[in-house]
Amino acid sequence: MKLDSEHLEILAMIVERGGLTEGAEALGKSQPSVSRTISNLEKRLGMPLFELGRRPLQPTHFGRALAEIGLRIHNLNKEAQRLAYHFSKGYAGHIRIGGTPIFMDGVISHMLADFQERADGVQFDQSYGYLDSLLGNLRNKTLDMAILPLRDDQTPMDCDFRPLIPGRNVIACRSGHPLARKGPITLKEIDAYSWVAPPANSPLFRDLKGAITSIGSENFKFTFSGGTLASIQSFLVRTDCLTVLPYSVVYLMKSAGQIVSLPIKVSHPDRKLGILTRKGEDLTPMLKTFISFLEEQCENLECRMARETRIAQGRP
Amino acid sequence: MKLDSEHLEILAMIVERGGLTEGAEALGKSQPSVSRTISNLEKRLGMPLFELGRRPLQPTHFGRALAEIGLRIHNLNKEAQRLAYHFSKGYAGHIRIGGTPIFMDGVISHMLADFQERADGVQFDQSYGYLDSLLGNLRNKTLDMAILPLRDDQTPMDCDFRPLIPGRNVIACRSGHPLARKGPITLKEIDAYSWVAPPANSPLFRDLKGAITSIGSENFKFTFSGGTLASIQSFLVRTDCLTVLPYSVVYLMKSAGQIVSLPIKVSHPDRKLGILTRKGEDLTPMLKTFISFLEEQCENLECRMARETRIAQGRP
DNA sequence: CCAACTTCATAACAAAAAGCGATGTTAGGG
DNA sequence: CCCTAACATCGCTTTTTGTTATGAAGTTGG
Repeated sequence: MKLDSEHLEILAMIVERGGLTEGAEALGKSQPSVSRTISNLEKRLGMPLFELGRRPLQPTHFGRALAEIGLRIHNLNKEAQRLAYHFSKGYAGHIRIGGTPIFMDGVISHMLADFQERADGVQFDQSYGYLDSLLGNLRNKTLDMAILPLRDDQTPMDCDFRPLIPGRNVIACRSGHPLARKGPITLKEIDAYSWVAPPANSPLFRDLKGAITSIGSENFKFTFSGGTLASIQSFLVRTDCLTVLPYSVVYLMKSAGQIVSLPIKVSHPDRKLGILTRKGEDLTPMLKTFISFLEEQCENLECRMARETRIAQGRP
Repeated sequence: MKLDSEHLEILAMIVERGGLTEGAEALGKSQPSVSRTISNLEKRLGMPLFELGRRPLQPTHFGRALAEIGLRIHNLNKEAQRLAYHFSKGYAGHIRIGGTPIFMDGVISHMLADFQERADGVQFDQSYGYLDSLLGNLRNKTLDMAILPLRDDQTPMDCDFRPLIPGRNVIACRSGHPLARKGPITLKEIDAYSWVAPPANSPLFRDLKGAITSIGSENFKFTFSGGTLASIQSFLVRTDCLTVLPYSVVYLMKSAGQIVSLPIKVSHPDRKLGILTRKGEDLTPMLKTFISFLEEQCENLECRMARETRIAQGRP
């Protein structure tokens, strides 16, 4: 015999409040309404839920036992309400985010951590990939958003692109590196060192090649390639190798004091790091708040980087 | 915004069964019914619960999260159904039982333990008392049943009395007692020992006096009185005192091998041990099954006692 | 790529449930 | 004994739920 969960909740409220009238009040219903509900429930169960002939309605043992279950149901219902509220306000939700490895590891992961503190109901599914795979996953809806470098004219028709940070690259090395303490650096000095490269199919790898040629060097000795940011960093601090990384990544790594950027101008790719989402689909509230959080954080980061640059160039 | 718990249950079933149609089937409802329910729920929440444009209806993360809560509600609802079923069938319930101490300790407590195995959802509140207090507690509904010795004509108007066992008393002593190994016992021999008595306000105490005078003795030396069955028993096994106890109590104590009854006829009170309940009130199913269990057990006990008596008298 | 099939959404209507105010009934308290 | 608070009942309206019939959209297998 199926019981209506709502009836059990009503029973629970009556028992908890110690009376039918108070219970009805707490439920926002009229007294006759809950009276009949209880009456019907008793009829259906074939057993009294309340002692009859007692004015401050007193539950039977059976009624009390059912009311306990009803209370638990009521609490779960309230939990569901909270959940719905959090989801609707963007305090909770699920985000499947994919992006290019270096930038995800070097910049976005920090922001994920910060965002977690603000919206503790969020759950991230992170994955890595380059344009093609990210776009594919966006389209087949296994990804909610992608973070990658993109030229404005590269934006696919069915997607929206929100730029976060310009794609400015720098040459990076360990902080004790012989080149790090010098002022101007000559091409010949740089040619003396070999390079650490990201995976060969990454855009950053093409950037690396462009950057090296842009400063006139043609030395392409790769001592190490194919690693993630963590292994690149570990390798750099233990050798005198150089590498090319987004300035934002190096900037955030600087605080650890192991990696620095060299004061050499290199060619910048005409791409911007940004967020790619499916077009014409209303984002979940969670996704909206997260995206605006990222935009805010990146703007802040860019501001700090600009100040740092001015200082380095002697222009306070 | 209040959610309907039943809607959450429906959502849970759809997610669990992997489709709206199967979910509707499992719920015993038509497919359009649950379809509209979900549709309304989504409208109310302002967020989709299922990915649109997917034929085997696939829940969103939000839908899945709500469904989990719905499933827990559904399980609680089923638990409530089980509870109601158990109560209605007498497999579960609460029994407030009061009775005269010696009989409760010596006979009923054994049966409570046995009953517990048969109906594991039962919960006993046991208390002690004599006629007046038991009757009072029955009337003000702090007691569901009382167990006590009563004359048929003593039954109060507003109560029902169900006899369980005739009130037959015997003289009891420790098994190694000098009188225990003899055949016929003379009055003079009995007079040599002093007595252990139950509380002075108990009916058993009056029985004791009656029994002693019935065998002609006028020796009323009370070495010990006022204790419960446990202390009477402890006292008896360590002394040569005698006492008067209901035969049923002694019979059940015999199996431990420390207490025996003496083969002397004593006067029997014209009362029967039985169950007193409020009249004109339909007993809970639990109480009904328990009472019939007690009746069955006592009949069985009486039968065993009768056989024992025949054997003791040499009539197999 | 096109049937054929499944699966879900919608419409229209009937039935049940839940809501309410007015009012009757009863237990508890001076 | 009467009064009051608490609950039950009645009559009515509104809302919800359920059903069948039917249409639309996604899936599948060739």
